[in-house]
Amino acid sequence: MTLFWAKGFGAASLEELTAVSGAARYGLYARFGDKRGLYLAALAHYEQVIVNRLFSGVEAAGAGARQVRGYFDSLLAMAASPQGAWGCMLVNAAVETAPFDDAVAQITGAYRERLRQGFARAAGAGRADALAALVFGLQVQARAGTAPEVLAVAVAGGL
Amino acid sequence: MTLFWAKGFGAASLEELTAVSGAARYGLYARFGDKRGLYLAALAHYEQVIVNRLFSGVEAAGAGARQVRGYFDSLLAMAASPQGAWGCMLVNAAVETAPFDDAVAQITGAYRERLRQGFARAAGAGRADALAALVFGLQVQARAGTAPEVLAVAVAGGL
DNA sequence: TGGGTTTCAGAACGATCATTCTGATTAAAA
DNA sequence: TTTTAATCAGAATGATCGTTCTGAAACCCA
Repeated sequence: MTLFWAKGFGAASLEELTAVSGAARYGLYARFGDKRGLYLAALAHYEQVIVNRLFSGVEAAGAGARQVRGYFDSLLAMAASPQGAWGCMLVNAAVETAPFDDAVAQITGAYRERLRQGFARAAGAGRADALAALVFGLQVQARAGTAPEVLAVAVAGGL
Repeated sequence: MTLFWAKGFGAASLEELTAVSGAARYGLYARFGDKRGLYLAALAHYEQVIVNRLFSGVEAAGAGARQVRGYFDSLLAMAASPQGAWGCMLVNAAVETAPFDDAVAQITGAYRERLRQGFARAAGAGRADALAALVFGLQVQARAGTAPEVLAVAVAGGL
């Protein structure tokens, strides 16, 4: 998951994937079928581990503006961490692979819908789509190297 | 430019590039050096042709909320056109190539700064960064297949 | 301690990639 | 008309890609 997150689907080679995972080519193909199957599993794992950790506060019962602000703070903190230069694996997938792979497009679409519903309950239906778009825009910029302080200004102006 | 826009840098092969452009491999290498040089030229051409056409209204002297709204309307109209599924070539470059190529990172960073300055003058400094992030988020979603009507809701809630 | 299953490391394979090279063809300059 | 420079189409090259194959090693269960 980490290698696909950092380099994307196309630029992550099987040689690197085996080196990083410690598994042999044989094992990866036996378990996931092919490179695409491994990538889909990595996407699911990302949503389960990373997205759940950051976004479940917004989705909790009774969440409101305080939880939304906390989520964006977590996003900014992550952008300032070493992983910040990787952006969001699901946003990267939306750009690189979703246009050519329906399964990926469905995953990234479901992610967008998850964000929208969480924001709709915590911040109001009128702001939900705009906040989801803000999240996507922030994470593209984080991957492209925009400084976290600049992203913080965007959050302050967009919340 | 069109092929790089639609498929990205890695997935656009020299065979397709020669077929689409009508030029021979020899000619492309004589004029642009290598595939990356051709890609950088395509990025510059995109900014000069597409971005100038859509965004110069916001950058014009005396522009205000009316021009900003017109720009986002143009974005939505483009998302509904056949090219809408390609998103924005500069946003795609920010995700796919900027993390691994300093020249591309500088181009996408300059694009972000151009958006920010235009919005700062036409909509106020406090909203500029948030509007730039909104643009990025919209174009990621357009490429991933989000329906234009949904994007319109995000614009209405974010302006 | 054995027998069967799984996973290992790495070679082999065919395909595709970016890049370079090679005459043939075109077009402008003399 | 002759010469020179540029571009053509396409083959050759070396590297890398995803995928498959091959014995050897490791592990689980009886």
